[in-house]
Amino acid sequence: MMRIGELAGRTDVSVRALRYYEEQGLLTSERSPSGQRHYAESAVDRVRLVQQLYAAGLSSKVITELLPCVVEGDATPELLERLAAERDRIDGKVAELLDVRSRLDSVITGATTNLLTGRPCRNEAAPETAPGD
Amino acid sequence: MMRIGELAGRTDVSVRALRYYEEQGLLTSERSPSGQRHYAESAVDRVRLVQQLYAAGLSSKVITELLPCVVEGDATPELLERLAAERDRIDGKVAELLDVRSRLDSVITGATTNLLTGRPCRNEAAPETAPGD
DNA sequence: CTTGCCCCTGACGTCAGTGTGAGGTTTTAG
DNA sequence: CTAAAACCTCACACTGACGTCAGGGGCAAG
Repeated sequence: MMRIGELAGRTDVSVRALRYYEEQGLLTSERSPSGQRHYAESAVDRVRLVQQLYAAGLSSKVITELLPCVVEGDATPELLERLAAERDRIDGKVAELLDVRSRLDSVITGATTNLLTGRPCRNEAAPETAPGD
Repeated sequence: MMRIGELAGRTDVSVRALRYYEEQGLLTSERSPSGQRHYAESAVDRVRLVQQLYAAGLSSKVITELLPCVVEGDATPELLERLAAERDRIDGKVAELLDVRSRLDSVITGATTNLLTGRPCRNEAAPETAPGD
């Protein structure tokens, strides 16, 4: 049974954040008689899962609703729809990210080529007859 | 030369957001003598680009720094590093998203199977001898 | 000239996730 | 036993990307 500081250290999540997760119902703890939080090993995974869901853009409210069934591996048809919706949202996000990624990448490739071919940064001496603007 | 309302309509971005973008240096406008903003056609693309970068998790500050070179297709070596760093960050994010996605997906598949095989939601009558907890 | 719609500039509100400090208790190390 | 470190509960502060309201102008139509 670890205390909150250890859990924080292991998960790289601040103590404050852990308490916040509990407040939001995303994480539970047993309390010692004196009121200190104690966590089982499984809490480490739980926190990581929560972080992942956060990173995926789910709000704490949505996570609260979906977490039980993600953990239990069980769901009502209603929850299934929500899960599927989130999955689709994530798919969309991935596509968007890949799009930007390729855009950035082509800029990088282009600019690198410019640098390698000895052309310095154009914005230093560009005349006003820029064709693209 | 369209005004801000039209640009908002075309880009599906609120008028407020457009003014905010300008405030952040992400979008420029010419002003009529009376102070009203006027935009060229190119502003539509610009706004879309900004939206994409926002969606990719870049802050307005970072976008401000990178936008010129993304638009001009040119960059200093320093900026190139930043671009590459952002690209890598995006790659990481994509990986993370795919990870969560697969996790959700397996939950969905599993729960669907449960439903199809007639097993109702376990949380209704689960005894305390749950093996996974 | 007035009605109506779009525009302007502040400036405060919101929401999430967390930082931070006050003021107090508990646990641990020596 | 005592001091330090870790913990507790409020509770206010902050950032970002806007929403929203207040109070005031610009401009075409009737």
